[in-house]
Amino acid sequence: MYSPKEKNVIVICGPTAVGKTSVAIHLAKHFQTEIISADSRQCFRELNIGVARPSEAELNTVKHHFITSHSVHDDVNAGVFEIYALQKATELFRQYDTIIMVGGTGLYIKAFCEGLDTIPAIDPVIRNRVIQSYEEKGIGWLQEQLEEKDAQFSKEGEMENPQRMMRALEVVESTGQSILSFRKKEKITREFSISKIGLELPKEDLHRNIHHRVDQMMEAGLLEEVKGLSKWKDMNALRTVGYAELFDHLDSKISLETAVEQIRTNTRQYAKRQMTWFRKDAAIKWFTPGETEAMMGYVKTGS
RNA sequence: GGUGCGGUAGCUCAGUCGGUAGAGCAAAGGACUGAAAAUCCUUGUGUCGGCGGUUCGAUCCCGCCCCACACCA
Repeated sequence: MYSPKEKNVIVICGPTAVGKTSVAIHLAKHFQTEIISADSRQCFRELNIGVARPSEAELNTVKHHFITSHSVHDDVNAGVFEIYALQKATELFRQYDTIIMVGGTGLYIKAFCEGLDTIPAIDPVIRNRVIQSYEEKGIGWLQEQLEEKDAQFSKEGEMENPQRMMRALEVVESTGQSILSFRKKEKITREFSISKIGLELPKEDLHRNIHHRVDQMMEAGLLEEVKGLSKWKDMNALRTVGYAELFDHLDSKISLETAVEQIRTNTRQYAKRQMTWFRKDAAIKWFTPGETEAMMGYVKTGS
């Protein structure tokens, strides 16, 4: 279709509250192009204040994709994102040579850039049965099941991590094979080139941004928004920093003050996990959010 | 002023029938291929409030003092 050099994706990643949105918009304007978000929460239209979505004004300046594109009732995950984003990229490349991807969800970015190994779709009945059994019987049950059905995983897998174990179990139960046998770990080479830009700030500055943004969210009416979403609080999409803590407050488990303090803490911890993920990606070229000129130079010359 | 209960890791606390102490949370580091703003792993020396006393040895017992809280005046 097109040679690798012709089409380029600029990926902008980094921890929450580092300033990705404005950098992405700056670059998108410069290249007169559009943005694909790689954020596992901003895609939900029911979530607003708490996910720090770009403002209306920003969204009007540059067209964004995977923003308010899904409902919390939809099945959204890394695999869904890979397909969605690849399709969108193909579509956009008919019109643009360069497009921007921006977000903090490392796994989604990885899925887009390198692809996920194909694992057969899981029957929802099996999936729900696994989840329910775990909730009733606990991690010991998962360990027993895996030891019995997936010797490889029980030896090499994370046998203390319920989420990974449930996934491993649902895969053996529906395919008869270990999830590890599907993991070829082959990197798919895309038909476009990819430049990765990482944004980072000194920890104190990032923390200040985070605390400031939490205050702003509360002033903007986060509590009211969360109240309106109470009926969905057990859904995965609502297991989100800023929402989970306020649900606890609305359930009278913790004071409002404590909830806000926990939002701050959990956001800091989230940012730290994001940095752990991105730091190990040697392809990322790191900048400070203010160094947009240098970023542009890097994108154009590759150095 | 009196009585009571406390003062132990950044925070909340447990504990040592006297042989210098440990959990949760936080913090730091890490992992992570369909829940990823999720999930999980590793890391705990701190004048055990201060000063004396008893003792081979005190954070633990005794005395005094300081601080906090509660109640009584």
